[in-house]
Amino acid sequence: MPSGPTGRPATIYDVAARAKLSIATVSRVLQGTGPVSAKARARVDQAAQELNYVPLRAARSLAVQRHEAHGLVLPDLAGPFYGDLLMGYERWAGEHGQSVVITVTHGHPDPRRTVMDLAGRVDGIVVHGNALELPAVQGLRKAGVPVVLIAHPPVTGCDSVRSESAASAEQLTTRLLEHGREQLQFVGDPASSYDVSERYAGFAKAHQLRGLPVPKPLRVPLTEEAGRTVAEKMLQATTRPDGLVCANDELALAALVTLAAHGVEVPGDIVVTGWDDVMAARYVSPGLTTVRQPMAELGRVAAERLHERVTGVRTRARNDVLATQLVLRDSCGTNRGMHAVTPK
Amino acid sequence: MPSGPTGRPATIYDVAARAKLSIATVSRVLQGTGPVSAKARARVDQAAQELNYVPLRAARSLAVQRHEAHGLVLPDLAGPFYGDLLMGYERWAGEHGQSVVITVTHGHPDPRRTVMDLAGRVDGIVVHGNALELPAVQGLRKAGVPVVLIAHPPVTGCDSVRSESAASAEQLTTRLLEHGREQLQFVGDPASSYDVSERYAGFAKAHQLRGLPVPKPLRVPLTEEAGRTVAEKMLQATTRPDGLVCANDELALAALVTLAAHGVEVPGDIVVTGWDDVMAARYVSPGLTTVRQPMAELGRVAAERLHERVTGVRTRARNDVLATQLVLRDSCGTNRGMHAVTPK
DNA sequence: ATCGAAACTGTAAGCGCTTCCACTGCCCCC
DNA sequence: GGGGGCAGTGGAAGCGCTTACAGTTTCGAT
Repeated sequence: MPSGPTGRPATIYDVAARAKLSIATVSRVLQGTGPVSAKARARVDQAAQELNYVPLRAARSLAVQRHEAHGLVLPDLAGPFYGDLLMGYERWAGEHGQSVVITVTHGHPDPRRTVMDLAGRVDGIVVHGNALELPAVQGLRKAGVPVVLIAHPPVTGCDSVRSESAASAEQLTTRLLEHGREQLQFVGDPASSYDVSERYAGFAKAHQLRGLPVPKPLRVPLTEEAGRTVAEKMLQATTRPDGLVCANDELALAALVTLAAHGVEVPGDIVVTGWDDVMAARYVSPGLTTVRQPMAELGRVAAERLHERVTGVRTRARNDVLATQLVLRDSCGTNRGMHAVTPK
Repeated sequence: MPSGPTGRPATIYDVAARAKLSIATVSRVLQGTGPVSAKARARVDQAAQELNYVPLRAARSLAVQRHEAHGLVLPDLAGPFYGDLLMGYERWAGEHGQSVVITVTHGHPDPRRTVMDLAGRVDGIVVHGNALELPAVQGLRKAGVPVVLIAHPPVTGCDSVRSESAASAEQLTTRLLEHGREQLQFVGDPASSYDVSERYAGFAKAHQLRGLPVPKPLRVPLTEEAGRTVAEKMLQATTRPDGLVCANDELALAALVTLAAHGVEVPGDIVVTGWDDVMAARYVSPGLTTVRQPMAELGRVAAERLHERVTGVRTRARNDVLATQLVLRDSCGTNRGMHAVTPK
């Protein structure tokens, strides 16, 4: 079944022999390079077809000194975002003839071994900020690997792509304050990622600009469980904030339903906002006000930047910041009439 | 920055020269094969370190005649779904030293070019049933590529891994019928995928076993939009089913909220069930009864099967079927006490 | 001392592909 | 009718790594 005269997969030599041509000509036909007669082309195509010939990419990579592949290092794949990111990435890469090799760090932020192995089989690497420690990234740079960072503050020698966070967070916070909220609580640990720190920064700035004291963040992980716990603690406390600005939707959703289940009115007694616009945000009631990031676009741009680096069409570092979109729903209590954005 | 005396990345020759040893010894140190003196090991490690040496995988692949990489072909990456699958896959693969190269077909089910290119850079390929047409799969087999199918009926020469569907669907349907529903409607096109056809088969069987006529399926795509449309049509119809067995959660959620928004009681007037247990299923009210598939496990098993094939430790085809889990919530109206139940 | 085995190291032959260079005809133009 | 150009083709040299195989040391045992 494997084909090839010897039982092993057919090589370019087998094709050449069968077509009664040299391997040089076979290569030219298959790659569409150089001048080849129609006759030769036909013979090669047929021979390749008959032998089920599949060129060995490793051999080509070795010869052309390029892998035509991108590496992508992600922290995780849970939730819809990374899927969307990956999708945007893969689409662009595929359209430009680049394979994508993916590695997930699963909370192990310095998998030297794995990442170096990756580096050996791709032309460049895109790293999500939450996936790798800085030293690991610098290690890649030192090895001469082009690197693009996603959701990470700029690093010299690397490109970066992220979505705008601080301004959106500020805008959202300001809106809540202007609608009479006076005791907002930021939920989520700013130290857990660059994105979250930016969101908190925007939250803080909104307070500062209005001369208000900046509330300390509630440093919890960005999980549903934490959201539930936070809400339960609040239910028992004597004093309670009148608004929760959560670092992501998981946190917000869990807090929202936990509060509601115990008779707290949302948005009446307390408003809740999230970040990411996951599907559940529009199915919960009240609908969750949140901020949507262009994940697929983030992936697409990252792929493009890396390719520019790999091909050398650009050498100056570039830092892209993509716009986010505030999605107003009922949980923030400021959504009178028209939604600023089409939900879904 | 690239390292290497020439400015290009360092090769094994550079390391050997620097360590004053032969490339053979360097290779042995780096791969941990063969006997090497402690002195040599130290010299090599240091030289490699100083040169930021990263072995070129293509050269190794060529020499060892193996890529140590798996290909994964998915139809899409939207939703939480494929992300979990990919995560389970990548985790197993990573732990076993295999890289994962991913390709998404985006509704183009016979991307010969792309898939053959993939075949040239991996040791075997896992294909999700919705991603590729049968001929494309057979093409891979003819080229001698080990293939594992996910969510696809068995094909000779390929292994397959899927989750159980028919029995769960039958169980779910039976439950609804036993609780007095008499006019169930299956929503979703059984022709759209093997999984869905199985779900409909279970739905049908439940009716047959009770001597009831089998309702025809409502052949719509598995999207939120379709769910909304279906619900809107029902609102206008003079006669209406008293239960919707939807092929996935998107469909079910959209239908559920659309009906509810127009005053139809769920589960009072009509019950609704989905499939997949997406996050929104537990945030919508009433909670959506659905069936959970072990996506990560599906990925893990697929990776393992492929590896067995690649390494040749198993040659007989194997077809795995993984258990699903019925998740009862309020939308089906039969939920006394909210328990998750494991079918058979 | 001597020998043999064991431990270590080096030489060189590939792995399958691309591509530079040289070569052969052939057509066209002066 | 002879030269210049060019389309088409083949020969052969790598690309960077692994791995027989052969060679060199180093020992411990005789």
